[in-house]
Amino acid sequence: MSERVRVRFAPSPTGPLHIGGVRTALFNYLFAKKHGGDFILRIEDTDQKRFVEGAEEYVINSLNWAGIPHNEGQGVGGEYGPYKQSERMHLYKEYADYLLENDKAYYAFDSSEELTEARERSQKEGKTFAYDSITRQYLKNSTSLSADEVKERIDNGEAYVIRMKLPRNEEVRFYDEIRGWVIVNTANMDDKVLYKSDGLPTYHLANIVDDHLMKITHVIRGEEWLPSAPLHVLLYKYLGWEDSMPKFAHLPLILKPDGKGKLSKRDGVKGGFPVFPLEWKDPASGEISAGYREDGYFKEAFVNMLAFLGWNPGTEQEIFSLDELVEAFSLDRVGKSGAKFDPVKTKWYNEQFLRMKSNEELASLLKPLIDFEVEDGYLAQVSELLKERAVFVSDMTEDSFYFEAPTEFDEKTIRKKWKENTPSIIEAMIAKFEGIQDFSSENVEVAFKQYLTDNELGMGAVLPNFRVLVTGKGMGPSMFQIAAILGKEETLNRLKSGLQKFK
RNA sequence: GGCCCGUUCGUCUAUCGGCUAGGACCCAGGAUUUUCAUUCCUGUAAGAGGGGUUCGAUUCCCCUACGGGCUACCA
Repeated sequence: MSERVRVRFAPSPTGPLHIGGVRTALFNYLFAKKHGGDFILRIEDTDQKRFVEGAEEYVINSLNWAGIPHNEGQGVGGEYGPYKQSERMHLYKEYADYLLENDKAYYAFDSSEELTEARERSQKEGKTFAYDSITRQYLKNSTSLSADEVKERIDNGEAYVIRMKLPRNEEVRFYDEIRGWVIVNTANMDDKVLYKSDGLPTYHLANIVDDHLMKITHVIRGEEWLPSAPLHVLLYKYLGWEDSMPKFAHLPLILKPDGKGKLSKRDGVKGGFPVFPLEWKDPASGEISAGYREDGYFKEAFVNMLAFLGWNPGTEQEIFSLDELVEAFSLDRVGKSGAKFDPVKTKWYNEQFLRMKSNEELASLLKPLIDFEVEDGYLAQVSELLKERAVFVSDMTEDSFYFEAPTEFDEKTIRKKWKENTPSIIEAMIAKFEGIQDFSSENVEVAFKQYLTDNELGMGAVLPNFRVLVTGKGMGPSMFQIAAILGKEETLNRLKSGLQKFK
């Protein structure tokens, strides 16, 4: 019997979650659902200096909006709580002590200033400073100091950190579900701080302890964590949890659309696209960052787009519902290389989803955006006409002629098409339309074309004028459909009053 | 600088040793349309470079180049 899949998304509340984070959450969600497992949200707030008000709520709201809610964790509870590290602080110390007792960790008394100084000194010599198996011999810690002195310093209340004690030269290897075997030698790693002098654990310790306690089976996170994965593997080993160590999968990064580097907030303002799922107002500066939701993107399009950043189904299908993504998802179809973000393709996804919506649904989305009182049925008809030419629902509000008679008329059309005999043609047209009982687009079209052939007129001479009188525009959807939607009375009224203007 | 990861059309990607290198976005052209859009068709465009291994390498190995990540008492 295989154990139940449990994955977690563990952001740190240091600001709004950006789309890279949402993608990580999405892949965790898809993986969990695919295997009938749990998707847990844990808040990693061990660094109180970087805490940002509202960030935690933002994460939860984002997941909910995207339709990928966690079924356990912060905000929803569960058996393994609490799910916020600041509320779990009492848990971590015993593991640090265990490491200390087993000679896998040690106390260090060096101040940040001393370490900074050491780094600068090394840099001048063209070397990189690392607190490791060699340098710790010369620094102030429990491996270099006598037991008495260590005890004295601690008893005196001197500030200290607890560092992990790495072996001098040992190969650490682990299998990454996406990248295969990754091998690093401890000679290239350093003695990471496990416990800070403020008495709080660092990410490294808290993360491993929590993943273990919460019975996490797969750690799916961004590639930026790959370098510290060996350290985590070692921690599992030293804590005696090797057998239940989760599997690792490091996702490729989302890169800037142009140029190089990780996608950042700046790229969004520069390229005119959101990098956050939801609009975010920075509590300190008051600065507002655009969000996909507020910019009019459908969550389905947003999720579909994110899924295809670094993953693909191996088929030619590109449009997926969330359920289909769950069904199709697998870690071995996740790519290894970073993906440049493409805001143009994101719009394309939105366009696709907009077209799949029913006229009724579009009507209900359109309703709050317009200033006119109209019936839902009427809006649905308008939606039918506009959905093929819109990317966002808001694009459908641009033409107001569906709701009120035009007050301005396209000059170019008037100039080029309005001829001496036009008024008489339109008048005859009106008369022809008066006779239509059922003012359907088909009937209007038949009547219109009938009139043209009877009078040996071409479409191009009459239709643009028909259009401009009724809509004010020089181009747009089928005039027969527009006329049918507006109805006989409104169409004729517009024709008549338009005629007065240009007679 | 050191360590790690990566490298197929401009972009996202398919290919798990047999390729005339496929799809999508974008762009261009054509057809349809009163017009715009849609739709349909067509086109442009790729395996970083060099060595191996092999009957055969985009696919496997090595080197170089390039890109990225990490290098905090941040996550």
